[in-house]
This record gives sequence, structure tokens and C-alpha cells, in this order.
Amino acid sequence: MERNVPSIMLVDDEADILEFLAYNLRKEGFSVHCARNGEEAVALAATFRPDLIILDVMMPGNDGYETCRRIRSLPDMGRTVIAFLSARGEDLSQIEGFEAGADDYIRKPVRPRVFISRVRALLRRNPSGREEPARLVYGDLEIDRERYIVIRNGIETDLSRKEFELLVLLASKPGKVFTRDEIFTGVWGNDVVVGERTIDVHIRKIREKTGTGSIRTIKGVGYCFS
Amino acid sequence: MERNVPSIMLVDDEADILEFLAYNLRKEGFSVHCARNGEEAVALAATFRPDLIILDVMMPGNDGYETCRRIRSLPDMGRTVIAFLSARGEDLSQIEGFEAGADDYIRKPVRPRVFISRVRALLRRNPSGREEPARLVYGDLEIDRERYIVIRNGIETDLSRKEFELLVLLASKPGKVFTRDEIFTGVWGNDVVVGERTIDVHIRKIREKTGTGSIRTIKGVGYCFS
DNA sequence: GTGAATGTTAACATTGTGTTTCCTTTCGCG
DNA sequence: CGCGAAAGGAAACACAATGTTAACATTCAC
Repeated sequence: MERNVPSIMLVDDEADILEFLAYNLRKEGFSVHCARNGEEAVALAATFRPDLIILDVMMPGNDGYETCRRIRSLPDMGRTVIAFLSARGEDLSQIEGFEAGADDYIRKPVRPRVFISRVRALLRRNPSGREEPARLVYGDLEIDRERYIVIRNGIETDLSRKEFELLVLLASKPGKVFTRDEIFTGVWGNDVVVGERTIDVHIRKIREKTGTGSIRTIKGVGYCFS
Repeated sequence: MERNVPSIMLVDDEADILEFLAYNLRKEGFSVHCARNGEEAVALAATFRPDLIILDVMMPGNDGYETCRRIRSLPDMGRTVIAFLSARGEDLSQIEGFEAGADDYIRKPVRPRVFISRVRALLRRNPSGREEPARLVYGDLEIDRERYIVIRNGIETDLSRKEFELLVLLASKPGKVFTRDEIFTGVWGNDVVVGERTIDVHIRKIREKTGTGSIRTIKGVGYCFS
């Protein structure tokens, strides 16, 4: 019933940062596991095989690079994206990070919005296919997730961010009926504070731009892309 | 043979909130137990092993975190999902909650619709596997719960919401005779009062759309899917 | 700061579901 | 076989859910 939510593992010895990041990710609907040190991280990674691992470079004992290598050497870990968290001034360490098998670097201090969009971008890199590819093509409709545009019969149309995220959510499972609640958590995150009617307005705008036939209403239930 | 209804335990010292939540959950057909404090909560949890526990953070004496830890340390409690209730502004405490073994937090004030859908989502997380598959196939009839359609001999048919919910209920146990009362509580919930004849009308529409043979009438008792 | 683009709310129009009503048909039982 | 209760069926109604528009609020780039 629920969308296959991407899972993320956070590894940091500082509880504050862990909490902060986990809170922001969960709010966006991601599944989050936390580890306090390298040992825990390797064990958790082996168990949950997260789609994305965010790893602090500086940790007591077994440091980030070592942990990264050990995780990379686990079986079936090729599809997992690993990103390092590093404080300012540790620039030199970047090279060692990439050598250890990291895919990206995230600089502290972390700002929530930037962080979340970075995470999404990283998940898109994940070849496991849990997150859709950059371009989705359905009949005469093409959705380009990188450029935030929709191409219908060769005509490009801009969508706003919310419009686009909503469309992408629906299009991620054509035919599936998304309830209003699923749409809220999928697009707005877990603690929703917008009115019930907001979705309708966005749906209308999407229909206006992509053609009426693209989204079907199932009264009393929700909407569905077809 | 009754349907295996998910059980939920509510823990809060404020009677108002307890009643409000219990009322809304029972209306949706859940089995609800309430506790006023940590002691009661631990005892009840041990006895009933609910599928989901919703725990207020702020309680006199033994607070929510401590209660959560004690519940988590009970035997066979691994499959239980625990969620915290917290008021706005307690942001930091949410994180302590996760450390204490919580799976999610719910912000006050609680809005019934959002709350219910959140509860359903949490129950779905429960690995006990009670969740039902998206597609049910019976002979030449296929019910696609994800797409809200019925396929008979390859022909897709739309059902309205009530029609669909009723059909899904009957089809969840083929051969079982559902009494009218069971149908009412299963589809309409516990406190909705509608006329006796309403069910008949929906049954008629379902038969119209899915073929006469799908639902059998047991006069004086109820209906049965076959 | 300022203005444009986006997001949200509010108000009204419209649609279709859900329910009721009323009448007909079927079934169970003596 | 006839009677009454229960269910089938068709239509009408009420109302909740959604469509639509415009005003208002917010965000973001410049």
C-alpha cells in the first residue's frame, strides 16, 4: 500500500547532529537508521542495506574512511550511495574519501533544505531503481526530473516545484490510486499543516499544463496517473 | 470467525485526549486499550501485546521515555510499533524519543483524519505481516486494491469507494458469510447509522458491475463472496 | 527592499456517490 | 399454495467531495 520509501543510514558520534539530521529526514518521509560508531554502522548496513549512507568523517576509533571501506566490502553493497559529512577545513581529506569509495561530500554546517535536496539528488544516483530515473516517458507525455519540465507532444511546459513533485509522485506508479493522505506525506512530508483543498488546486494546475487526461479522480479516495 | 483487528494502546494522563483518540480509533474499527500512566501502560502492554502503542511524552511521574524503554524491554515486544505524542515546541524531546526506542512521533494538536492515516501507516510498518496484498485474484475475477478497479475476464471496471470497500471486505474471506452487522462495522465503522437497505443497494451495484455470480445472498443472514 | 513567481486559503459551482424511498420479486414456511 | 418477511430493483434526493476561480500569503531572485 505504501510507497517503497528510500532508507537512509546516518553515522555520527555526535548525538545532536544525528538527531537533527534524522529529524529532518523523517519529516520528509524517509526511513532512517542511526549508528554511533563504525562498528554499529557496518552491522546496520549489513542488516538493512540502506539506499544511502551518510557518514561522518571524524569519529573516535575506527574513522569514517575505514568504516566506508568496510561497508563497501560487504556483499551486495554496490547499489548503495555513500556520502561523507565533513566540517569546514577538512578539504584535504576529500581525496582520501573518494578513494575509500564515497560518492559525495556534504559540508557542515548542514542547512535542512539544502541537505534534503542533496539527499534526494544522491538517491536519484542510486541505480537500484527505487527512485525513478531522471526522465519518465508515458505515451505522449514526458517528465524530465532534472529540468523540472514536462514535454507533451513535443511542447515543453514548466511546472512549479509542488506541481512537479505531485506529478512525479503520481507518475511513479501509473495506475495506482494515491489517497490524499499518501499525497500529503509524499509531497508535503509527515507533519502537514496545509488545508485539505490545497491538493485540488495543484491537481488542477497540473491538468491545465499537461492535459486533462493525465490524472484521473477517484472520488472519495484520491488521484491516479494514467 | 472475526477479522483480526489491529490492537492499539493509548497512554496519556489527560482524560480528554485519551477519549478523543480512543473514540476516533474505535470508530475506525480498531481495538483500543487505554492507560493513564506509565505503570498501567507497562502492565497493559505485557498483557495485551498491542500492535501499536501511542504514548504521551509528558506524564506525571514516570515519563514517556522511561515508559517506552520499559515497554521495549518486555519480552516479545519487537513487533510492536511505538509512537510518541508530543506538543509543539518540544522538538528536542522528539529525538530523545527515538533513542528510547520509538518508531515515530505524532504532533499535537491531533487532527482526526491525519491521525488515523498516520496510525494505519504505522501499523503497516509492523512486520507481523498482517497487511494484505494489493491484488486479490479469484477465478476470472481480479480485485486490484491499489488501482481501485475490478477486472473480470480482462475487462476493467471502476467501482465507487463504498462499493469497492464492501467487495474487498467480502472477498477478504471467500466463502465466509458476513452478517449485515459485520458489514456495517467493517465498511461504515462503529458509529455510523444508515438505513438497513443501504447495503442491498450497494450489493446490487457490485453485482451489476462484476457479474451476478460473485456475491451470494444468504437470506436472513447476510452475504458471501464466492 | 521590491516585484514576480509560487503556494495556500477561501468562496462558490458542479458533480457523482451514497442513501432513502417505494414498489416488485423471491424465498421460506405452515 | 398462500402468506409474510426479506431482498431486488429503479428512481429521486441530499450532500459531501471535487472543480474552479480569485484573492491572499509566502518565497525567492535581483
